[in-house]
Amino acid sequence: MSQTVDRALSILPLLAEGPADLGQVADRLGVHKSTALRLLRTLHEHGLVFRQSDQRYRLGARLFALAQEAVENLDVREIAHPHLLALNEKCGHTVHLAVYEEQEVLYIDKVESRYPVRMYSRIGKPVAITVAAVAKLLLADFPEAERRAVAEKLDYPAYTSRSTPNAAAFLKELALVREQGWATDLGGHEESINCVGAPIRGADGRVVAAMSVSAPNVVVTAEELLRLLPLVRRTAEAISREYSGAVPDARNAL
Amino acid sequence: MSQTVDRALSILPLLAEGPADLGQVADRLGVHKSTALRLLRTLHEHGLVFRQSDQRYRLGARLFALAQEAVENLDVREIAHPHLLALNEKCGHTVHLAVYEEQEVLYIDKVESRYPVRMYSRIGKPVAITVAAVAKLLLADFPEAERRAVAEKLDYPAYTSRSTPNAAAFLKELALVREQGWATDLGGHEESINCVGAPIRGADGRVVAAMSVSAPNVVVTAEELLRLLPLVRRTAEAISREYSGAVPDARNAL
DNA sequence: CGAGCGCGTTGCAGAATATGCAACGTTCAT
DNA sequence: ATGAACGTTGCATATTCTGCAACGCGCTCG
Repeated sequence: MSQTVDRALSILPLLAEGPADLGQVADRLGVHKSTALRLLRTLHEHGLVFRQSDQRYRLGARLFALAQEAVENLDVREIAHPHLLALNEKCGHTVHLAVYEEQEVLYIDKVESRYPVRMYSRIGKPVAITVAAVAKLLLADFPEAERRAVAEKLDYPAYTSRSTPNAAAFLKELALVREQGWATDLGGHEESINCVGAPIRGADGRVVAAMSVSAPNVVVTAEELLRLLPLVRRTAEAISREYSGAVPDARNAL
Repeated sequence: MSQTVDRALSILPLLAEGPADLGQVADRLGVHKSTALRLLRTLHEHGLVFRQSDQRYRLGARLFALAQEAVENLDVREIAHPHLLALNEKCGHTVHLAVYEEQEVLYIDKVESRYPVRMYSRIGKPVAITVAAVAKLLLADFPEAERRAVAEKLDYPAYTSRSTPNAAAFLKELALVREQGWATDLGGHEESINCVGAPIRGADGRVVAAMSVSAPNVVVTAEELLRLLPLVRRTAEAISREYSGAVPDARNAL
């Protein structure tokens, strides 16, 4: 829509391929050298482009700073909330959103079940980290060494007979979760409550949050709850997409 | 230099602070809404800006993709080389550049000593990982858990009486290196050779490479070599700056 | 239920802005 | 020393962007 800006922005992917000098930029843009120079200057003033010692242009630090700042100021909860509401509309059960922070997994959002029987949980409250589906999802994304380190430091309270008993079992479960891309908690925290969860990923593919649907046995059986898995995963993926900033569509030169 | 582009680019840091709607963007830019709309559209076409479900604008995925691609296509060696040459000019000793890759530390560049007595090393050759200054610098930047995991898997050959003897000593040394921001190897690999090294960091502060100056005892004593430390560190910092894409200068609106 | 408000969007005419040209200055290699 | 390659500048032209005003849409409030 705006030719000048369009041209200027076209320089960025071009430089992402590697450093280039003025002539190369001008050629690939199909404009006069002087035009390319002025565009590069403007990009330079904004720090998006940088001139290395051999005079060639490169993408600059501000680009990274921007990306970083944007990520920091991103609020998963804000983005996820409407999706969680929609999911709750469809299935009626309690929906949770959780993140990992300072050795803990915390609920940061919750949509209450529309059934009379509700489960106990509170936003801001640490999750039972060894059994909760959301905790497994968040920890499963850690690099192997950290996973081991964390698993060994944890306590393994026997909430129920199905709670994760020890570090070895936990690590095995994490490996499974990591591979399949979703997690469950079948009566591991409270005998009568089951959960299915899926991860929410950032633009770099790393897990930034996890969501789950929970319901007591008296409302739906574990099998029925598992049937919601595709829906849960699709919701998580929708949130991931929006959180990451959508898909980059086909680029057309010039 | 180019008003239109200037305005368009000014939108980016603005959105980095958090999502904003058309009116807010127009206000903060000091332009008419229709102008802001067209600029945002152009940014949108390039994927730098994204429209979330509540209609507000946010920084888009392409920004992250660009930053990532730029990093991948960055060649530390290419950027570092002139600096290494300059350092060699000043001190005359052998200068090394190394990176960590696949469980190994590899020399990727070297400027030979101008003294007749040279040390043996070859570009592409794995470094003695438990003793070399560059190896310590690279590993010291790892998160604690990974550091432990790596340290425990290593062998600790006794090249000399001053070689790192075991994992515990190595981890202690890494902690020191991490804190002080530089490293040495005083006769740990070959009895008569000393090194001082400093880390090269990317825009995010993480260590991407390490450089060192090495010299045999017969040319300079360890004390004399250590006197070069400030010079080595300054060189490493200069490379870091250029590798990161320079400093973002003060922003002036409009 | 209807009016009013806020917000995003479009077409248009005027004017500011970007463009290409040609010429100059430097640096580097021959 | 000479030439080529590259980045850089001033300027006149016209292309491109801008602001305005009006429209459409969805919401809220009366």
